[in-house]
Amino acid sequence: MRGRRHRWRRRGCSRRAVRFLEPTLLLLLHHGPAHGYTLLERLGEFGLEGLNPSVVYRALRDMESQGWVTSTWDEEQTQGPPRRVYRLTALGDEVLGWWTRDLQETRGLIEHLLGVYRRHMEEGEGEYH
Amino acid sequence: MRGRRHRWRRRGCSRRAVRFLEPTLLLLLHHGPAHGYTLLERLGEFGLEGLNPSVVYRALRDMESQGWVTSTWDEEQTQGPPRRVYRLTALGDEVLGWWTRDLQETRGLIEHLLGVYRRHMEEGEGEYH
DNA sequence: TTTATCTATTGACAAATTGCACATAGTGTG
DNA sequence: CACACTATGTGCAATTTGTCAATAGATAAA
Repeated sequence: MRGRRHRWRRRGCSRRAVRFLEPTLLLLLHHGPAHGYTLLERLGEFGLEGLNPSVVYRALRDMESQGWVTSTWDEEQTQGPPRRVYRLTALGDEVLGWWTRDLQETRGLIEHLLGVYRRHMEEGEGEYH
Repeated sequence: MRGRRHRWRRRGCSRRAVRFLEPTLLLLLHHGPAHGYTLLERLGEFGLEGLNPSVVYRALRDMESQGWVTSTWDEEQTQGPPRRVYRLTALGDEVLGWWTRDLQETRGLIEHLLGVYRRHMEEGEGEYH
């Protein structure tokens, strides 16, 4: 039992974050092509701030190896090294569709859980109220 | 890139399931004490059917080591080996409260994601529509 | 009375995921 | 040149998850 759990709130970002990383990246790219760094910054709008950059870049590379996105080196010079531009593929668009259905299901599960909890509280059921 | 992803739908239950295992178990115990095996069976009501028993028992033991639940051997004889009865502790009750707040946040994130997606579709924004 | 079957729980190990620290690299600033 | 900032990538340790098999009692079938 060497320290399982009780650390998952301290180490890095919340576990929830990583779960939503992929669909969020797909959604951002659904809006239009973007650089990895830009995506990284925009994650905050979706409650995924503070993720370690490697996690995000790795996710992008993985998504590319799945054929959900493609990347090319950006031609334009900026203040820094060359950047990759990521672009959603038709497959990636499909995957995003699948993800939205999955998220709707997940939302349903959460509703159900919260609903049961609320009912416990209202009806004074069980032992802890 | 040795097989990262593209397998997470095939291996075992969905990744989502495990994420919700802990709060669901707490919620079930919030209703009243129960045996591990019973909990295992009731998980289906929360969309967590098909989980490997070891995963569930392990979660219970972990939760016990955190002090969220306690367990005792059931005195009554049944058709089988002795069973543990799990019982929510006051701490576990608090944790459940924390979890419900976390789930509400998560629900918010999902709403936001789905909302942005819907808007993309309606406004014909971006490239894939 | 051996064998199988169902209920329950646990242990050990393999496989996958995640976090972190650091490496690389170009550009601008003092 | 030293330093800071933008950008991306690598490697490995730590953690989590999945699977398989072991144990074990009771009961039914052969």
